[in-house]
Amino acid sequence: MTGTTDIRATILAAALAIVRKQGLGALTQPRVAKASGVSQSHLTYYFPTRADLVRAVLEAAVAGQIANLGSAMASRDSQEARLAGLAAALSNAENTRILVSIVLAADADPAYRELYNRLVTAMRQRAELMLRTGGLEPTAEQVMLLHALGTGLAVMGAALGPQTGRAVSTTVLRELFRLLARDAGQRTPPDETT
Amino acid sequence: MTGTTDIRATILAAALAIVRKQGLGALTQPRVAKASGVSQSHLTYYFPTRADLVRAVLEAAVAGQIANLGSAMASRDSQEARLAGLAAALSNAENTRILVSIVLAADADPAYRELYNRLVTAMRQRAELMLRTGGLEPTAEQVMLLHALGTGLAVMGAALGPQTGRAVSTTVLRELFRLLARDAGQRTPPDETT
DNA sequence: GTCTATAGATAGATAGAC
DNA sequence: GTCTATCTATCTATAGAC
Repeated sequence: MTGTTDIRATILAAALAIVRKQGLGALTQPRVAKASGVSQSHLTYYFPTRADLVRAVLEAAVAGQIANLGSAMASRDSQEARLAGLAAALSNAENTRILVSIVLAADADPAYRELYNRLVTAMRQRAELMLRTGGLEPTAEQVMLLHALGTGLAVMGAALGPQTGRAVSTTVLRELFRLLARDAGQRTPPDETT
Repeated sequence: MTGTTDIRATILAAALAIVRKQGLGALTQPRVAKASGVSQSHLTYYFPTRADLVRAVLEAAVAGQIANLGSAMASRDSQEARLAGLAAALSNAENTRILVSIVLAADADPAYRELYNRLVTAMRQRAELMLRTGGLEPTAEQVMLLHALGTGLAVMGAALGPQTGRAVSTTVLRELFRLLARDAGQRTPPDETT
């Protein structure tokens, strides 16, 4: 586990980059082999079948998404800044390709549902934290709502392109936060300090 | 345009069925040819390249989704019934495969964005109508919010499976409608008539 | 562990007869 | 319009040498 040059990790990184840039459909053995600098048969030495590779890549992808969630939108700043940060993160096409890849895998094979659930759980925790940082005391339903909305905005952003996607995300998220704040009985100051 | 046996339509129907059941990745010329009962080369007579076929299928798919939106959730009934109808529609994996296919196409080739936009526009009109039927006077932002949420719930449903997907959709939609009703200043009676 | 070579399957596309 | 046949490219997987 320690002495090896960790070719396995190199392969996984190359494979992950391919999925992030071109989606799950582009994940083929020849491409990954070339990108990681090993022969194709060597790749199958580490990942005997394509399914093994896909599984390992998506596992790594989920772990990566979860780990990177923290840095994406560091907590303090204004509410408006947090909202913009979230909108920007949701407009990241590469992250969305990972998300969609997992959805495709889970749709084609229910064995991947558990993996998707892992991601959902982490995302919801993140969503809850964000709402709390904004001074709210969200219910479980509201956390699920924000998470589902984020999923939709991310997918839309992939189809609309970053500019339009970001605009839609910002508008929609602002409206949700307004509704949540109003429900909580706490007026959100319209931030007219500029 | 009139005298032909409309093999073209037969081919498109078969191709659409494949996308609905197995996703865009399963849309291959041999499969479509077999399913529609024509030879593969005959298929290419109507659709010279695979790109032509994909384009035609997605165009037809969007037209179909838009046309079927009306029947999916006919307006009157209780608010709770409308909500359940929407949740059920969002949990239809086949519809979601169409949606995801268009997103994948638009992500890979911006030329498909216009097609996606057509779908979004129709869905938003439907969303607005539903909110109005529920007695609300939604703003454009609120319509966008409901649409984006529906997109996210549909995608989640594809990954989670119909049972879980439907449960999540119902819970989340109920919460959004509650927030919207509260914002509008009109209490929604909890429907305790049963 | 790492490679070359290749088998076997499937996909996209074209040629050409009818 | 419709077909058979085929070419080429690409992919998954395996065999076997080093």
